[in-house]
Amino acid sequence: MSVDCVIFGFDFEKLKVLVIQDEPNEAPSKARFSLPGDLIYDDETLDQAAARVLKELTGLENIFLEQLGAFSSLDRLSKPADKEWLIMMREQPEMRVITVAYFALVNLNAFNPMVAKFAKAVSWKPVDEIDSMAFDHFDILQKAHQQLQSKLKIQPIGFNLLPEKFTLSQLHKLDEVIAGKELDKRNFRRKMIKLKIVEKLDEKQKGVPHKPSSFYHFNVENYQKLAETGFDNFGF
Amino acid sequence: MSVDCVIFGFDFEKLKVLVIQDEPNEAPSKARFSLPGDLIYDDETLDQAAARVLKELTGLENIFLEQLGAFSSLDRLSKPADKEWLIMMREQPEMRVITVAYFALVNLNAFNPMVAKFAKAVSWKPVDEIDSMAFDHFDILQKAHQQLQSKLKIQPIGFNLLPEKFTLSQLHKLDEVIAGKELDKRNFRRKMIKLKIVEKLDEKQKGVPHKPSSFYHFNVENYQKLAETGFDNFGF
DNA sequence: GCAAAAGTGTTAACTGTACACCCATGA
DNA sequence: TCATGGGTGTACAGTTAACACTTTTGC
Repeated sequence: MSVDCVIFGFDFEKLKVLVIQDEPNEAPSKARFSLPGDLIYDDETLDQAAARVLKELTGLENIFLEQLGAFSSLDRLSKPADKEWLIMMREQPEMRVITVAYFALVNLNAFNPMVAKFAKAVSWKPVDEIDSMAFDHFDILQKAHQQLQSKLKIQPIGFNLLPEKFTLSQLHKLDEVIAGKELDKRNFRRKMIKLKIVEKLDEKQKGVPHKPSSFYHFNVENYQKLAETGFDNFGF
Repeated sequence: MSVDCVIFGFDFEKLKVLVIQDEPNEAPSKARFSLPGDLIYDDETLDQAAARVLKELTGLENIFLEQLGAFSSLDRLSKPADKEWLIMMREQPEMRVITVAYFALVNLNAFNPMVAKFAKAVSWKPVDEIDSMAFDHFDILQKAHQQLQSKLKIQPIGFNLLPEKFTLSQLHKLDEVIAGKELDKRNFRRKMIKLKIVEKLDEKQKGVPHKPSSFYHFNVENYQKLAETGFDNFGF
């Protein structure tokens, strides 16, 4: 039994995910990527195990972290590279493994991933540039991506991916990237402001070669209120 | 590792769930109820294990069956009755168990539950009359109930709980029971008909002491089409 | 002054919601 | 003829969606 974490981040351009390159010395073209994860200890819950993996890797705690579901692939030995890795790393390489996947949303500007106990190269990869991963991790990533998309239609969870202060353009761009389509700028702003989940700060961008944007922050109180009633009027 | 199934049914009055009474000879007031489940075999996926439990218990296949998530309670020995049961039934009573829960929607009029290998009393109980269960099964039931409610806001999955032919009043009642609130009759009918997910049949109720209702059936084709676009205009 | 992104209003179409009465049947 | 649940239309309010120009800044 293991947990794997799909950790999403946003660099104001693309949606990214934290991946581990199993053999850091390989050429990147031949590299084999997997999701960070670990076996579950006997004395911890699944949520605790996922939070532990997240903390060991990023140093972050109290982050948006939600269970995605359990995955049971019966063909862990079907890819030669997977088989090799299992023989190297595990006492019982053929043993059946069921993994419980979590997905996390973090502000990727706030920290540098730590290699820590993983002894592997950790990096942010754009989600749309990944087309295969170790074991069933690609399936898990796709499911996590879908979940993120459909969740965003119901709840404005995007702010978990942004710094405390952000501009409406950044939020707008983020929602477009996740939704995978253009969203009308004026309608988007109107909606966020009407729902009162963002509040304007007395601070503007500096040093930008265009009209500086105001910074905003999330109003957690109003957000909670809306969360209770189910965000009936949210969605694009 | 085990799977547990929350099997919902609808008797045109209340939402019910299939439960197992662990000691059939106990007085019902002292009875201890649990969700049907089983350990997972080495050569099957989680989905297969859940489908097997459902089939063994009900004889039904190709039923709406969806994973709810993995649950890991650390305190399986905290209720005395649970402890007793584990000592009787399991070789390693103290062993950590993680369970993957599924929820299923069935037409409860279409079959009689089989006791089969469970050797326990199986029965339908109204969801709103259950306030405790064995292990963490009450938590699982509540989560399943929530999931059903929030899913119904997005997708008209209700028909899985009805016979092939049904009246719009039955569908209306079902959605009210799941949503837990009244839904305007005219608006409800309009919506279902406009979405074209139901089709009127040339058949009416007989022998009822009031104006007989037309039977309808689901149009699976239109339903699929809507499912692809995400049921943007569904919801109460 | 020019390039680049910020910021702002209006209109038309549609969707949601509230509401009350007649109809067909069995007893 | 009465009790029961089936079945229908309309009007108002709110929401969505489409669309283009002015503003502020650094260079």
